Amino acid sequence: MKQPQQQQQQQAICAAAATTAAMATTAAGSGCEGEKKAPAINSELWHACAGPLVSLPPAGSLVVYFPQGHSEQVAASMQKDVDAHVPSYPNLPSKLICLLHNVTLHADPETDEVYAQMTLQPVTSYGKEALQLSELALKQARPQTEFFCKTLTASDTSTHGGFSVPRRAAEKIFPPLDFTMQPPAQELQARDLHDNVWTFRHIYRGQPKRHLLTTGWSLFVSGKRLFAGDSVIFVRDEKQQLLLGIRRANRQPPNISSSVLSSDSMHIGILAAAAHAAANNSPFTIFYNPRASPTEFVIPFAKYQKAVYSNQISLGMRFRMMFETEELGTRRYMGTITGISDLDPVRWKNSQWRNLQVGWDESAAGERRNRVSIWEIEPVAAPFFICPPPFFGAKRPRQLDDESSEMENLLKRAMPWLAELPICKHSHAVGVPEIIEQPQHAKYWCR
Amino acid sequence: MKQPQQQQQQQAICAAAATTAAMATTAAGSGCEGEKKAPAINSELWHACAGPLVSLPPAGSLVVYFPQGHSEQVAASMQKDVDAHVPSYPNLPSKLICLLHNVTLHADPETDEVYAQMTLQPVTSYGKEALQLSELALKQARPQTEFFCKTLTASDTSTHGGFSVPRRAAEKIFPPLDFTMQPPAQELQARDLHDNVWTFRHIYRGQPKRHLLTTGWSLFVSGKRLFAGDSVIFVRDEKQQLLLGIRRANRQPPNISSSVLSSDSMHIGILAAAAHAAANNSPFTIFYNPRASPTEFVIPFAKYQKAVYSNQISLGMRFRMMFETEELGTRRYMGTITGISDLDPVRWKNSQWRNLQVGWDESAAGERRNRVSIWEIEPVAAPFFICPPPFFGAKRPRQLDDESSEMENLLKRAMPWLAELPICKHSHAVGVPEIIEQPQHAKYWCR
DNA sequence: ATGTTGGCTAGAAGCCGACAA
DNA sequence: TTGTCGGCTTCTAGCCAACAT
Repeated sequence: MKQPQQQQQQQAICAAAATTAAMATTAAGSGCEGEKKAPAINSELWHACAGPLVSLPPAGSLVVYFPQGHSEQVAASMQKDVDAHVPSYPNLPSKLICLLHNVTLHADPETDEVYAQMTLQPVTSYGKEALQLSELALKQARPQTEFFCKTLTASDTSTHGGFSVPRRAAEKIFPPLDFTMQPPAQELQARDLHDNVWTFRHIYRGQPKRHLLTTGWSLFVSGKRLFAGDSVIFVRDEKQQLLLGIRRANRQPPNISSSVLSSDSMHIGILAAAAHAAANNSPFTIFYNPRASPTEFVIPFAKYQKAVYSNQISLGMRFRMMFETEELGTRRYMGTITGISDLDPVRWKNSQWRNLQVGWDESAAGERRNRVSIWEIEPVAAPFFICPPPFFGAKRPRQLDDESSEMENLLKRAMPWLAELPICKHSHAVGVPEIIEQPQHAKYWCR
Repeated sequence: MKQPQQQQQQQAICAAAATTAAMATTAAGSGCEGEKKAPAINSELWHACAGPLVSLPPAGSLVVYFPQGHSEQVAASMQKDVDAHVPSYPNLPSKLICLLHNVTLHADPETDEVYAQMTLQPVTSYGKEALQLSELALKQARPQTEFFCKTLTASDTSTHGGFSVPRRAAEKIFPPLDFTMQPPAQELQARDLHDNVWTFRHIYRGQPKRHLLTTGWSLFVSGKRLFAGDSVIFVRDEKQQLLLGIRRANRQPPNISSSVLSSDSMHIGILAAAAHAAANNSPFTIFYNPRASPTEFVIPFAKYQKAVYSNQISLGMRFRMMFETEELGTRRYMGTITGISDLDPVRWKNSQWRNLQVGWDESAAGERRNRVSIWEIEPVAAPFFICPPPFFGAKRPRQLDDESSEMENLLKRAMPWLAELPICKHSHAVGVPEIIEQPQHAKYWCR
């Protein structure tokens, strides 16, 4: 009920200090230092908001950094392609092997947009631990969090009423109601990425009965400026505490223009910073914005290495690739390699960044990228037992996506040796419980 | 009444196109091109919002660009000083003589923050026209606009009521009311920087009588997210149309962090872009944000030249300098040069950027910068007739600031030869009407 | 001259089950 | 199972002059 007030006040206090500091000579922002340092963002919530495909390499591990991908993130943020004015940096290789010194999670205070800050240092040799850490990142499945995600309807966001909670979601995530009450109701408290607490009345009523969030809900909607089509994510953490995140629909251009830096300067800044770091083996800092960036551009070294040395790439080769569904699920699409060529033959010759041209089996081709990198795909020319037919999932199309990661864990517990075969780790087979009892069926799955 | 709706819809339409485009391969933002191009921002309103001290050199003119100042703008925006990681660019001089190809005015669609985009091209020789244009910029006083600026009170921004219009402001700017009505009232329409029209009920009522904006006002306050301490600016243009701008109080760090680019990369981007342009005499693009930037860093060449060649700088020298007051007025403060030294002796040796250390006569010294550049100050060792005593304005302290530019024009019409002495152009004398009839009084003004 | 407050009222916000889909 | 709607209630937004500075 009182959240916005509290936020207002904090801002006002900070403002007074900043006004004085801004007029002072060179001290840049010393006034608000205390307020500024982020309150250690909850990792589970951050990842829930970032999406199921986003995984950050652990600090201390060895990674591969692709300036091209970084540049694409800027281009996507600015809604502007790389301009001819941007010089090429011939001394900057298309990939840098780096030690990842530091990873910190962030969320934009205005929009709740999640992003990560990484400190990278180019290296020419590396310790065994760093390499092992990067392998660890591959094998170690993120401990699955209990959460639900719902895309807001017109009714959810209108001022006419509250939020209709999907039945399964309420039962899975919220504390159980006391059904002896008439009607059953309780007060829920949930923390957002900035550690603000939002309070809701959770009630089970109506005919037929349903779970609703009423009092407090509209303050959240207006406070976060949510609209129909945006999504909310409720997470229950290990301490049974509720966390609350948002994901905005892919509407408006994120930062239509920056008012600080031209997009040319941004591109140059990225390239020059990387080139300078590469030349001196000195650390540099980047931001990775998983929702703005089309593709991850800091890859665990082990993932890169295994993809490059294990995957035999050839024209016409079939592969699978993971995509995110609505409601934070994952699913795979089948595709075929139709070409191998440089994405930008002028600036980035012989780069492995998205050098595979691909076509997709399912028709809505315009929706998927027509260029990918080798570490993004899973070849289907894998051991026979792991190779289902392309439309295997048709029998139960609705549930397949949501349960895939759950099933993946199940599978791994049943067949731990699978984890040793990263090529196959993401196979469709994980959606198929029968494989565990009847692996001999596998022979029917390949053609 | 309906403004927010209309904006919502436009956003939604744009969103649908952007979603498709974003998924497409390389086309960055082709979907929204139509919507994106700004609707030619009104120059009078832009300047009113930018403040009385901001003047943009005209396109085609010769300017001096200072990378240090540009860097300071980024530092101020990011609330972060230049880091040691940022390499120095020994080949980038501390100032670049440039041709200013293009100046476009912008306003942030979210915050209405004003900024300008400039395309600069370093030159080694220049035509006479470009030089003359830069001189023109000095002499040509901006045609004074009729406006008023009011800092919002708690009552103005509360939901309890409307906006209390200062009597003089209403009489000067708004169309006259029909006082035969009981009560006198009318509907006002005003356009903001994005050409959105806001409608207000203007009524003259109460005991004692006063001007108020009622219906429509709270929509404006919430739509622009204004708080007590922020200011509104009403401008009446030549066509008697009302324009409406805002100025936020100097509270929160503007962009506390960018989520796209580290501040290091931004600094590097600026320097590398300038260095690349300087090396190739190729054009580059910068953003100038007058509210975020402590100091202008693109200076008309003529202004720079005259300051450097006319002003005899010495330790202990007395000078005046313009500052902005609240409510968009100007006033001068007296100061003394206390030192001459490089601001950053490592990165920018022998730079003229803010190489003068200064002290200020009036006590609240912390509020004013302790380093300035030579083109920002007016030496008081000027021709005698233009040198009033420091506290001359005491006789009419309240009106002095508001009317200074008006009086300046008056003065110039009376004594056009004054315009040929840019050193003295900003003298306090302009606030003194008596000079026109009785210039012989000048002898009393110097000590 | 103008900022703030109490009183009043119209209209929006918001809780409820009905009724689809 | 859950999205939207009409009905009803509550409370805030917002107009007014009184009063204070």
